[in-house]
This record gives sequence, C-alpha cells and structure tokens, in this order.
Amino acid sequence: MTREDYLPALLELFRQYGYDGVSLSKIAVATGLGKASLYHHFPGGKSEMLAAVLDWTEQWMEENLLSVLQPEIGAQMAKTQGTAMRSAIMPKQQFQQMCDRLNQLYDSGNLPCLLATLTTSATHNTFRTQVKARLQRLIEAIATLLTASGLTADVAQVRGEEAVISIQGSLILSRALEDPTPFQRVIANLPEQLCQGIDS
Amino acid sequence: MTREDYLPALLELFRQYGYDGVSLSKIAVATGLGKASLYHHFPGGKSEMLAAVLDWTEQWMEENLLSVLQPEIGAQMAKTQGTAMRSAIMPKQQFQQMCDRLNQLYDSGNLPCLLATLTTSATHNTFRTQVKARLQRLIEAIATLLTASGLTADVAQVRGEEAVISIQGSLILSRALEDPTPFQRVIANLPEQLCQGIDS
DNA sequence: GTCTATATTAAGATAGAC
DNA sequence: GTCTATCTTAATATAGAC
Repeated sequence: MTREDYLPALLELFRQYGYDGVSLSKIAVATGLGKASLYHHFPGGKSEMLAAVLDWTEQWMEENLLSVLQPEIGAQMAKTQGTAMRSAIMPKQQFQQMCDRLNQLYDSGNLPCLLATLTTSATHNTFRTQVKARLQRLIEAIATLLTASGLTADVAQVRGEEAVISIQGSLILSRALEDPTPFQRVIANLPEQLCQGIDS
Repeated sequence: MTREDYLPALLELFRQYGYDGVSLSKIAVATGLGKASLYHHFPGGKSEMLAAVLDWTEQWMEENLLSVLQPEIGAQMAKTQGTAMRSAIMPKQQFQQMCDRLNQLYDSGNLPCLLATLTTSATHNTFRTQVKARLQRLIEAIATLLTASGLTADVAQVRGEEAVISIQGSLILSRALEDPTPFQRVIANLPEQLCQGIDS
C-alpha cells in the first residue's frame, strides 16, 4: 500500500468536513490505518495529507479541465470535422466537455468542492495561496478560450469569473438545500451562457 | 455586560473560521472574557454561542432583507409616488434596497457569509437545518415578489435560486481571490438580472 | 508497513472564590 | 459577572516492537 492509495479517502474527508473538521481519528477510521501508520506515509501529519490531496486534485484539474479548454484542441476538432467557422474553434463543445468533467468531479452536485471548503474554513496561508492560484488558472483558461473565439479580453475575463461563481454558488446552494438540482441546472446552462454572442 | 454584547465578536469568529475552527481560547481572546465567564453567559458552550449568533442574524435578515421584499411595500411605494404600473409594484427598487443591505452585511464583499461557512464545514444537524430554512425563506421571498410582479411561479423560483447562487458564489470567489470586485459586480447587476422581462 | 503504547499539548467544561 | 484553578477528554505526534 502506497500513500496514493489513501488520497481518495482523504479527499472525501477534507472536502466534506474541512481542514479543522478532520481529525486523525476520523482519518484512521476512514483509511483503516492506525495513527502511527498514517505518520509513516505522511510524516508531516494532517497538513501534509492535505498538501498531497491538493497536489493530486491539481493534477486532475490539469488533465481534465484545463486540457479540454486549450484553443488548439477546438481548432483541431473543427479541422477534422471540416466545419466552416470564423474563429476556427468550437468553444461550446469544449465547455460542454468541461461541464461533463465537473459533473463527474462533484457527482452531479452531491459532493462539495474542496477549494470552496478550504476557502471558507480559513486554514494555513500556504493552502489559501494554492486555492487562489487554482481558481485563477481556471478562470484564465476559460477566458483564453473565449478570447480566441472572438470576445474581448475584459468580457472573457468577467465571463470566466461568472462561470466559477455559478459553479461554486450552486454547489453551496445544492448542499445547503440537500438538493442537487440547482447545480445541475447551472451545469446544463453553462456552455450556452459562456458562448453568448459567439457565432457557432 | 449582557450576552448580546458578545454576539458581534462571535459572529466575526464563526463566519471567518467556521464552527470547528473557533476554539474557546480564541473566543476568550476576542471577547476579552475568561472561559468560565463565557460559560456563565452561554452555559451550553460553543454550540449555544453559535445558536445565539444564528438567532441574532436571523432577526437581522427578517428586518433588513425579508421586510423590504414584501409586495405590499412596493405597492405602497408606487402609490405614494403616483407611478402608473401594470403590476402596481416596483420590484427593482426593492431589490436595489436588498442589495444595499447585502453590501452592508458582507462589507462590500470583504466579509464571508456565516451560512455558507456553516454549509461547508458540516457541523451539527440542527445548524444545517436552520441554514437550509434561512436560504429557502430568502429564495421564497424573492420569488414571491417576482410572482407579484407578473412572473410565473417556476421562473420566479429559479430566479430566486440564481440570486442566492450569484451572491454565495461571488462571496466565495472574492474571498479566495482576496478581491471584493466579483461580489461588487454581482451586486451591481442583481436588480436588473432579477427584473428581466418585467415592465417597469 | 503496520501495530500497541505512550507522550504532549490543546480543547471543552466545571468548581468555587471574590 | 468575572476570575483562578482544575478536571476530562480528545487531538497531534512519537517510540519502538513486529
């Protein structure tokens, strides 16, 4: 058993209960390990566990969200399909794919966002810095794709922020109401909302 | 010194650090009281402190948010101003007033929302129930005003949820980015967003 | 790599003096 | 109504056997 095997369980704990709400006893139960074994895999204790989870989810974000938002990918899709387009890319399909991944990440609105949980329960500064950078990169990726699709930089930036606002806000509301439909509605409308004013 | 005098300090602590992130030592420092004195005012300890804060903020919400959203108030405003309107109410001004109060509550996007913090750091079930009811009542109040302005019940309900989503999402983003402008932009656009399709 | 056992510190909570 | 002192429990963390 390597330490990566315990990252999924750790992610579930931290996203659900926040950093302060997770104790080593809880972790021991969830992983089936004793406390001493946990320190074998994570000598730095709880903070190293969260750091490992953050690195892991950052990798997921790169491979599953940022990758599908690359403008070149849309250009390639348009090329292989022979679509005639002014901007030569197809942002709506790419945003649709992003939404599919988000649906998977948050289990259709039934699971909370780790970044939001860490934002609200103010923890160590190093974590807050990472969270900030992660959100900025997602916004930037959306904005870059929208800019490549013909929008101005300011409009694209605002629209990227609005996407994150809708996602985070609906996750909060869905969790508070114990009803995933607000998140699902937001996700269903997001590609069109992002592409308003872009000729497809 | 009565226990109400300590509610503002307690609210600041809970909204910033969440229930699990606030210790009695922190509370003692913030209030300037010893632990034993805190138990004199709040025999139930930390959970009773949060309960008192929740009751206090619920009262604030009734007097500052729900009250200005009553349809009768809009009708009265229209009447005294002699405005000719089909629906006999002026929802946009009322939503504008709601936004002013929200701006005050969240210090223009610089302070987090207690309800969101409690939603993310999953605490006792009694608190989650209260948070859920509070959000439902705000959504309902917005929807009721929109229905009185001519919208159908389903559209009004969705629009109420979208308002809460925008508020909560922008507060999260503003806090994560350490930049209140996303919240301020949302608040500036909210009245018009809510009143789309209503003749004023 | 996992365990039992234990150390250390902090948290939540109470007793009783003033 | 506030304090000092103390208690109890839980949390983080380590030592050392297997």
